[in-house]
Amino acid sequence: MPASDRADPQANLLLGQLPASEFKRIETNLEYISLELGEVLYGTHSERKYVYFPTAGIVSILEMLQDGSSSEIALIGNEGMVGITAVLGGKHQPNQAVVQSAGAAYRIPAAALNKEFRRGGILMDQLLLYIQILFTQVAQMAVCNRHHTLQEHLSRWLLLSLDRIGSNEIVMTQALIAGMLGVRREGITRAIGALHKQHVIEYRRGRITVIDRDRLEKMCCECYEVLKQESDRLTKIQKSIAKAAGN
Amino acid sequence: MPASDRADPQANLLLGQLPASEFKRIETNLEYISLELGEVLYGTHSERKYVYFPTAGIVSILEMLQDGSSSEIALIGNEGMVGITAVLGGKHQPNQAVVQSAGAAYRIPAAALNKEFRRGGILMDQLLLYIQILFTQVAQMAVCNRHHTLQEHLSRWLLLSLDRIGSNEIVMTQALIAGMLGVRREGITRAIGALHKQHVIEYRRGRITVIDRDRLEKMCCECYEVLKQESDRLTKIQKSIAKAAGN
DNA sequence: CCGCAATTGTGCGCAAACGCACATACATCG
DNA sequence: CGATGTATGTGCGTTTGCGCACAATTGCGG
Repeated sequence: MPASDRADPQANLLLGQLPASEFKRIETNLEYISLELGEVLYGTHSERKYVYFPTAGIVSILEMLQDGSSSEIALIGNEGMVGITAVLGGKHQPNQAVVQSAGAAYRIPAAALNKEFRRGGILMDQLLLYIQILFTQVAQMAVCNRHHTLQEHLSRWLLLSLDRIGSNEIVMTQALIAGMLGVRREGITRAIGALHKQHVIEYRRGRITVIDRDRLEKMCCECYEVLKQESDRLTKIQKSIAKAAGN
Repeated sequence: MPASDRADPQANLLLGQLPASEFKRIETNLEYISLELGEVLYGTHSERKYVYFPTAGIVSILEMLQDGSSSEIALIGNEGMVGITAVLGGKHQPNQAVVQSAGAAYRIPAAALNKEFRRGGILMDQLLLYIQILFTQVAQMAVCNRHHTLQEHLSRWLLLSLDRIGSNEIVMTQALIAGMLGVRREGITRAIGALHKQHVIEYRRGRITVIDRDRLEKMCCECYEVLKQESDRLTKIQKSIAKAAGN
C-alpha cells in the first residue's frame, strides 16, 4: 500500500460522485489495496471476482490474441473502474487487465457492486456513462490502429497516460510500451528517438519525461483530442447528475 | 417496407426475449420501418432520437476520422440493436450507423426505451448483455486492425456478414467493402481475386457468393471465431434469463 | 442493342513496419 | 569498482499496403 497515498474513496471520481446514502451501502464491501506495477488484475477468460476503482495509477486493458500478441484497448485511471462485466452480466471476457503504472484502488466484490447497480440509483447512472466513455475509447483505438502511424500511436499513448498519472514522467521500458501498443520494440525505439530529436521528450532507461507537451499534442493524431473531448463531455454529465442528487 | 417480410417483433432476438408484460409497455412506441441500403440511421455527433431493433438486414457502425476515412467497429443484425447510447445516457457519439444490407427494423424513441430500461426488468438484463457483445466486437476489431492482414479482415467481414443475413451471398461493391474496412479499394480487389483463385468465392460486379465456407473460416484470423464463441455464450445467458422470466 | 457510367483489374514506385542479428550503453549489486 | 543482466540503438532485407494512373469490363437505361 503506497504510504504517500492516504486511503480516500473520493480520490476515485466514480466513487466520489455517489450520494452518501448510496455510498454507505457499499462502503463495508470496499477494500483499499495497492496496485503493483505489472500486476494482472484479471486474465483472459478468468472470472472477475472484483471490480476495481483506482485512486492512483493506471490499469491497461489488453485484448489478447492466441499467439500472445495483443493491443491495448483502454487506459483506466482514477476517473474510472476496471471490470464492467460485473454489471453487464457476462462474467468474463477475452481480455486482460494489467497495472501499467503503480498506484492504489478500492476493490469490491463483483456481486456486491452489481447488486447496488441494480437498485437503479446514481451509481447506475454514473457507471452507464462510464461505459460510454470506455466504449468510445475502444472504438477510437480501433480506427487509430487502422489509420495512424506508430509515431502517432506512441504520442497518443503518452498523452493518455500522462493525463491519468498527473505528471510528465512515465516509468516504463520501451519493450513494455511496445507490448501495450502491439508493435515491435525497435519501432518504439525509433519513434522515441524522433521525439527526442525534436525536443519533445527527454528519456533514459525505463523512463520518459515529456518536456514539450503542446508540441506532442500537435504531433499526435486526432484520437487523443477526440477522447479527451468525449470524456470531458460525459464527465460533466456525470457531475451534474451527482449534483442534482444533492451530493 | 419489404413486402416479403411480415412485421413481427419476435424476429429481433432482443425484443423476442421480453416477457409479455414488458413487451406490452413498449409495444405502442414500436414502429416498423424498412432499412434501405446505404441509409444513414445516425451520423457523427448527431443526436440519436431512435433506437433500432433490426429484424432483417445489417447495420454497420463506423468510427469516423476527420479526414473522412473510417473503420467499421461493429456489425449489427437481428441479434442486436442500434443506439445503445440511449441507455448509457451520453446521447450521441463520434460514430455513424449505416445500413449495409437492406432489411427492416422496429424503432422506438430513445427516451421510451430508456424509461423501460430503467425499470430494471428483463429488458435491462438483455441490453446489458448485449452491450457486452458489442464491447467484445469493438475490442476484437481493434486487435484485428493491428495484427492481421487485409485478406484476413475481408474474410472476417464476409463471415460476420453472412451470419447476419443468413445467406451465402453479399450484395456490395468492392469500393464499399473497402470503405467499411478502412482499406483501399485495390486491396479488396486483390484479396477477392485471391479468394476466387482458391475457389472459396464466386463473384461478379457488386455481388459475392461464398461457395466454400469451411475453407473461408480456416483462412480467416481467429477473430471471427472469438466473436462467434463469445456471442453464442452471451446469447445463451440471454435466453436462460428470458426463460427464467417465464417467457 | 448500343452507349456510358460504374465497377473491377493491373502495374508501377513508395513508405511504414516487421523480423532478425547484433552492437552498445546503462544501472545495480556483490 | 567491475561484472552482469537488462535496456536501448542500428543495420538490412522483406512484406504489406498505400497512392496514383490507367486499362478493361460489365450491366443498365434509353
